[in-house]
Amino acid sequence: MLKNAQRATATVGSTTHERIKHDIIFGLLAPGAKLKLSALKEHYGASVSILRETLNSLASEGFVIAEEQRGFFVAPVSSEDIEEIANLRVLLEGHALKLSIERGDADWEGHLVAAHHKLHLMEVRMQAGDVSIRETWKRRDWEFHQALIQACDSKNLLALHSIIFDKYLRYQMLVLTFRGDEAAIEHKAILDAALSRDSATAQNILETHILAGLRHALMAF
Amino acid sequence: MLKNAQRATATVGSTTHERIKHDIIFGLLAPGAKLKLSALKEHYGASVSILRETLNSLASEGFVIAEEQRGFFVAPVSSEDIEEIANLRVLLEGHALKLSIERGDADWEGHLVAAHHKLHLMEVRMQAGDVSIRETWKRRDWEFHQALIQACDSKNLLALHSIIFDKYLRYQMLVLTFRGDEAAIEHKAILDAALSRDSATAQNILETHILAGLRHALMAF
DNA sequence: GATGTCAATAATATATGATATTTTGCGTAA
DNA sequence: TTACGCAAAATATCATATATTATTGACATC
Repeated sequence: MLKNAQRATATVGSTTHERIKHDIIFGLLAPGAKLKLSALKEHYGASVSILRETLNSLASEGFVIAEEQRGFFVAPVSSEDIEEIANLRVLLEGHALKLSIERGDADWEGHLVAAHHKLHLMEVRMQAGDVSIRETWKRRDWEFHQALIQACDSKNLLALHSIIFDKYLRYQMLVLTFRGDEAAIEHKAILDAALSRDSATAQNILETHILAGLRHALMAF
Repeated sequence: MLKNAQRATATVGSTTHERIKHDIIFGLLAPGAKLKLSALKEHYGASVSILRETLNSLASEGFVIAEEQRGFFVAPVSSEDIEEIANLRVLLEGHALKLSIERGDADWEGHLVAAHHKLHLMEVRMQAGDVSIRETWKRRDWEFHQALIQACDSKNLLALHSIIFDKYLRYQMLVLTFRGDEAAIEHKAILDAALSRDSATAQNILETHILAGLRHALMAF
């Protein structure tokens, strides 16, 4: 029988970390907002110790600003910041994509087409106007882009990319934008280029894809 | 009169964070070592709360590994890891260097030549066999590379680079390597290329510089 | 000898209360 | 309005207490 197959990483600390990070990315905690320990304590049901651990972690990742003696704040947003984030995403994801295309095996291709398929299901529903699945859609988007670069063979690169991607995602959620078919078409084009091992084309479309999202977000700023 | 002009960021938390990070980078805390809270408490004279905050932060930066329910460990080292780090440094620092060269003004040039001069003083002493200033030398090296990319105009890029650079530095300190004149010559060449706004050349030499350091470190592994 | 069980021990995870500082808000005086 | 000063609020830090979890070593079984 199963022992503790996949232990559900259920410490209060990690749970709280994920929840607060999620709430920042999805805008439930407004940019610049003061993160008062007492308020968080009540809302998340964790002790001050845990909250301070969490907030310090998130500060290292850049989702929270820790000002000495003054406490914690949700990281502010700005058009300069999103431009930096978008450009960093182009750099990191583009580089990782190239490596991944060069190194990916059959398993990688399999996961990739699967991820794209699941993403596409959501895109169709979004295009049909069903916004109730927005969060799922974004997760599928995240998973697709993740699948693209999974074979880059650099844990460090994947780790940096993950942080940058989440920051980019936050801006997308803040402006509540949906680029309709465009993004879907770009996703498909990237997939095709990746499968035909055309890393230059894949990189180009990816850059277009990211920068188009940037322009879209900037319009709403 | 001066109020608290530059408040010396003297919270126990930030101090401890810096000290532990330093001790990891400079090898005083061995790779893979268990970081027992009680031992750290005694050594650094901070409470468990502070230490856990610190270790969680450092885990986010990747200098510490936090295993749920099992505690904290100094991040292990491996030849794969240093290769990843070196390649990431090429990517990030190269990109930042290009931007910086395109955007830097007279102030940037000024700080750059100053940083190089101070670095060179240390290089001369190292070449003369005075290893007592190794840590200062490395700090000057850090400051020079920092000065090179300072005008890249992207806080996010500088933040990521800083983490990667420190990880690279850790490997250099672990293998206690000194490449003699070579590195000094490369530094000078990068400086010259930067000042003459030749970003392509500067990037090339930088890549050579970093990868040579990588090879040197790998030999000692 | 290898393996498995189980209690004792050690260490971590979490919460809470206490204290020292610092920041912030606000009312008052210049 | 600006400046000053004090009270309230919040943070930073520590010590301690409890619950969980992990590790270890003795002991039994195969």
